[in-house]
Amino acid sequence: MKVWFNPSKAIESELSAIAAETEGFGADFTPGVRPADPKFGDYQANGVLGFAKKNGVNPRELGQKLIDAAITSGRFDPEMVELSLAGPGFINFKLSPAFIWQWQLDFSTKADYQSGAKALKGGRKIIIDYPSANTAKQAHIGHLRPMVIGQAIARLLDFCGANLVRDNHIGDWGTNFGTLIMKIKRDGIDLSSLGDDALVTLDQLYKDGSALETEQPELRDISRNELVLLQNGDPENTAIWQQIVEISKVAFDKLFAQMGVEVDITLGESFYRDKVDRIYDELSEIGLAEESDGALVVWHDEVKKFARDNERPYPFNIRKSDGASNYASTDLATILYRLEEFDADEVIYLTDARQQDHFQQLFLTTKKWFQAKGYKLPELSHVFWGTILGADKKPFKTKSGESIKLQELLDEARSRAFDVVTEKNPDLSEAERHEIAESVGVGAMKYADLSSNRTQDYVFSWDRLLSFEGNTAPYLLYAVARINSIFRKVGVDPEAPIEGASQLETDTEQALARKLMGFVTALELTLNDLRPHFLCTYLYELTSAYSSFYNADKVMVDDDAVKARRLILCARTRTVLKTGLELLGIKPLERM
RNA sequence: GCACCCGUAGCUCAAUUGGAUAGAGCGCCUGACUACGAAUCAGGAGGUUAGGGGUUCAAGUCCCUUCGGGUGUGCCA
Repeated sequence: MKVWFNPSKAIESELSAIAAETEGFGADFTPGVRPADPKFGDYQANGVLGFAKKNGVNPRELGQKLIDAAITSGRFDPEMVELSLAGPGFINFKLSPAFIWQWQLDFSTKADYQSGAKALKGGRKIIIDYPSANTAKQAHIGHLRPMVIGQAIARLLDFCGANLVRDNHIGDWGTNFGTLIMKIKRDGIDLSSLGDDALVTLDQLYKDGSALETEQPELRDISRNELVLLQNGDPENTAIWQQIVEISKVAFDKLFAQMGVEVDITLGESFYRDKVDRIYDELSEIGLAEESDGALVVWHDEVKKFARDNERPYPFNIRKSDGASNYASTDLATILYRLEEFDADEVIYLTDARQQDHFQQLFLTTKKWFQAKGYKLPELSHVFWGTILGADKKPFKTKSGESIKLQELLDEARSRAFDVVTEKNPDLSEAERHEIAESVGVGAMKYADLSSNRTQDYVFSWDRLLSFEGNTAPYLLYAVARINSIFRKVGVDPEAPIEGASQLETDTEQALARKLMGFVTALELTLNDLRPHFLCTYLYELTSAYSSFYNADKVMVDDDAVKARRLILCARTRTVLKTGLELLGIKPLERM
C-alpha cells in the first residue's frame, strides 16, 4: 500500500482533479479539505456547500456525486480511506487502520518529517529581523518575547527549508548616545575598567544622565553636541561609542547563549549611517518624498490615516528637520541593503504590536519606491506580539517602577525548577539536577510565552510563566523522559529500526498513531501566519494522546509482536516531540 | 476627536481564519501507584462567546450599534 505523507493535501489535490473531470463542477471548485473532529473522521471537505449554493443546486446531491466520482476514479483506495456524506453536505474521510499503521512504518525519522516540510519554504531567501535589542541597556521583561518568539519562528523557517539569515538589527545609533557620552565625560569614567557588570553601570549612567538633564536643562545642549560630534566622526566620542557597543555585545552574547538565541549577522543602525543619503536622493528623485516643516516626509494619501489633508497629519518622517536620520531612514536603507546584498525573497520583522503604523508606512513606501526604480520587491511582513502587562494593565513594571530584568526571570525559572526536580528525584546528582532545571525552568518560561496567540497582551505573573503542570513544557519533557526510560529498560536504541511488529489494535494506540500523522499539518498551520501556538497545541495534544496510551497499554509485555508495535509508537512520539521541542527552543531531556 | 486591536467557564487561554454538539489547563468533586516514572491517567460539575440588531444553508469568527478595556496618532526606536 502506498500511503500519502500529507493526507490533507493529497485529498485536496486528488479531489480537485476529479472534480475538474466531473459534470456539475468546474475549475473554480476547491474541495476545502481540513482536519476534522475525530468523531466524524480524519479529514473533512466542506467546499461542496458553498459551491452548491452559488450554483443553485442541492449540496447533498452534489456531494454524493463527487464521492461517487472519487470512488469510480480509483484514486481513493477503499483499503486506505472511506468517504461518506454527512450533515448538510460535508464529505468525511476516514483513514483505515491499515493506512495509519503503514504511515508509521514508512515515515519514521526526523529527516522524513523534515523532507515533507521542506517544500513549505523551499529555498526562499528569508531575512528575519530579530531580536534587535538596544545597546547600553540591560535586557528586561520586554525583551522576553522578541527572543522567545523570534527564535521559534527562525527555527521553524529553517526546518521548513528557508535559506535563512538571522539579522540582529541592533539600535546602536540613537540619540541616547549623546546623553551617555555627556555623563561619561562629566564623571571621567573609564569604560575599560568596568569589569563584568559593565552593562549594569552603563544602564545606570544613562538613567543618571537623563535625570541630570531634567535638573539642569542646559546640559541637553552639551549632550546634543556630543551626539553631533559622534555623528561627524569625532575620534574621542567614536572611541567611547565603540566601547559602549562592545560592552553591549559581550552582554548580549552571554544572554543569547542562555536564551538559545541564534544570530547570523549583526548589522545595527550605525551600519547604515552612510547609506541614508541615497534614500533621501532616490525618494526625492521619484517624487515620493517632500519637505514638510523642514523635515523630509512621505505621504500615503490612499490610506486615510496617512493622508496629508487630515486634521492631524501623520506622515512617514524619513529625515528630521535638523537633518539627522531616524528609525525610518535606517529601515529604508536596510531594506535596500537586504535586497542588494542578500537578494531577499522575504523580509520578516519582529517587534511589538505598537509599531504597526510604522511598518505599514514602511511597507507602503518601499512598495512605491521599488516599483518606481524597478527593484525586485521582497515579500515584507511584520510579525508582532502583545505587551506583557502589570496588574494595572499597563506595560509591566515592578513597584519601584523598574522592569523585571530578564536575568532575574531566568534565575527564578532555574531555581524553581531545581527545587521541583530535587523533590521528585533526590537521587540524581546535583550536576544533573542543575541541567534538568535549566531545560525545565527556561523551557517552561519559553513555552508559556509561545503557547498562547502572540498577538494578545497578557498580564505578568510568575506562576503563569513558571507553571510546571498541565499544558506546559515540563509535561512534554516528562513524556520524552518516560519514553527514554522504556527504551533504557528494554535495552533497545530508540533510533534503530524495530522489526516484527503486529498491527495496531487498541483505541489508544490508534488515537496516538493518528495524532502522529498531524505533525506536518501543524507545521503548515504554524508557518501560515507564523503563530507558534499552533505547534504548541499540537505537541500538547500529541503528548496527551501518548500519556493516555502509556497508562492504558503496557509496552513491556511478553508478546514480542505487541511489544514491537508499541515500541514503534514510542519511538515515533519521541522523534516528533524532540523535533517539536527543539523548534520551540526547548532542550529535550534523557531523564528528569 | 480619528484609526486599529481586544472582551469566550471562577482564573489563564484555545477554537485550523465562516463549518457539524464552543474545547483545554489551573482550581473544585470522584476514582487509579505490590502495573514500563503519579511532573501522570480515567471521570464529573462549570457557557445566553460583554449587550442588542443584521447577513448566511451555517456566526465566537463577517456587518451595524451600545457598553467596557488597550494601543497608536510629526521629527523616540
